[in-house]
Amino acid sequence: MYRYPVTSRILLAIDCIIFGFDGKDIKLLLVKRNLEPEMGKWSLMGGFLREDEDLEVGAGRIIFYLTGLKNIYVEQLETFGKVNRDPAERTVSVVFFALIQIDEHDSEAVRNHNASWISLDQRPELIFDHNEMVGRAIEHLRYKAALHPIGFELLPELFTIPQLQKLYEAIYNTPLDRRNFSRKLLSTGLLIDTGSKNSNSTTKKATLYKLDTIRYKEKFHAFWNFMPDSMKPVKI
Amino acid sequence: MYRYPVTSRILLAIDCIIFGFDGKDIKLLLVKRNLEPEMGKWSLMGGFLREDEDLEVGAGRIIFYLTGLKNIYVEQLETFGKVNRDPAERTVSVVFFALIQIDEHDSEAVRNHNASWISLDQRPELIFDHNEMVGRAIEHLRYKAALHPIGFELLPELFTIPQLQKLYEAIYNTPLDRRNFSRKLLSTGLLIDTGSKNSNSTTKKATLYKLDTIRYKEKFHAFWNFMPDSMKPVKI
DNA sequence: ATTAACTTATTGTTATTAAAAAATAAAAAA
DNA sequence: TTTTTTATTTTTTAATAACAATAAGTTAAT
Repeated sequence: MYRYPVTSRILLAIDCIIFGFDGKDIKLLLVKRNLEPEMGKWSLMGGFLREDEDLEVGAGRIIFYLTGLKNIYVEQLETFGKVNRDPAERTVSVVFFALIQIDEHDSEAVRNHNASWISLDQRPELIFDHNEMVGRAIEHLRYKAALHPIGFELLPELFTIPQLQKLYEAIYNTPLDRRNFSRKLLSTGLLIDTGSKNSNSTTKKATLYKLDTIRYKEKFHAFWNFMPDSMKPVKI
Repeated sequence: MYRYPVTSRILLAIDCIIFGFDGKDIKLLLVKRNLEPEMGKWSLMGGFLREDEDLEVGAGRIIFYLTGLKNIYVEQLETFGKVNRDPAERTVSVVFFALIQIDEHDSEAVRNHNASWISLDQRPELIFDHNEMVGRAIEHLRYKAALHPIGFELLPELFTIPQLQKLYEAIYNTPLDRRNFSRKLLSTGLLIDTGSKNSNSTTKKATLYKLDTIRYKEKFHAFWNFMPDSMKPVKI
């Protein structure tokens, strides 16, 4: 077998940005790093790519290891490769972006890894270039959520329209008109009324909906234009 | 200095997808590969990341080497890392996406590298997963051009509105209404009328415009909604 | 038991913006 | 003068955003 006559082979890391939503705030799953350098400091969950695994498989492995979850929404975000981004040695990191339903993850696994859900606006300083990675991920979340019905990935299987509205208000950090919001949402045909109502409420109980998964798959890649133009993020 | 106790360090490649526009078709700059394996077959222009260079610097080096151009529009597209994507050895490739003004590149450098401009619909089979990379790049070009005023990067400094329309028609492979097109375009305030006219024309000469680079930079990251919804790409 | 406070839900109205397409005219060359 | 391309204005239609109005479900306070 031919092998390239190049001397420099590089360490390849995978870092995962895991977003969740607790009904009020967008949260980030962060860990206290358990290896040198920078041991004990906050960082994204990461690991090294194994010789026998594809990139997405590596990302899935890391996310499963931390949350106990499989088959969640994951996409590749960007690869970070500045020469000195890792002081230990040259490491190029492929960053993945995941959305999970915060109530469904395995909280024991999370605790075992010294991980915590932290609100976006309260996130601590992270190691290396992880702050920059998170910044890009927030931009990407806003960008994508304006065009594709990505928000459902962050909600439980049964959800109400006011819940979904609060999620979008958290993503864009801005209030939305509830009347236009629900009209626009219902007109997509993506929601199925389950008949039941949200029980834990001290006022009128909201209708619980679930996703029409077939139409969701059909419509996902179509441009959606869900957010009004004025709400669209200014930076990508 | 600490070094990670991980055994597998991996060869990191950079591949560049270079788009151009000849006034009629979107073209791709492809090379005949001059190293094993797959020597003599068509491929994207690529190379290996050097130990002392950032990813974007590596991409810039490769593009300059091939075209003689600097300071062109480049962005990172995606990283491809399937275990067996390169039969010689495990290689992860960071793919970059570049737009150049086809008439400004150094054609001698291009010829020296056995490179050719090839229309999208006439492109040959490429090595490895380069076909998949090009597919993603075309999707990305459509996606991005619908939202950001990216098209100018493919045109010469002075251009006419009909030229720009032909470019968008080539990107989306669909006819556009010239009346709505020019109205929408002029309303962006991105164009400066240079007063002069396109000389090489056998009918009415079109007005030559140039970019208002200050406004271009301001507006670039804003959502643009340039293409009508019906024209927007169906896949990302 | 009634009311107040709050939330959910739906409908309708108005103003604005965008898309589709008709109409017109001017420039240039054959 | 015919043909082709460029350029602009206008009309019609449709979609979207902003916001008014109304009603109904639920709990807690009176």
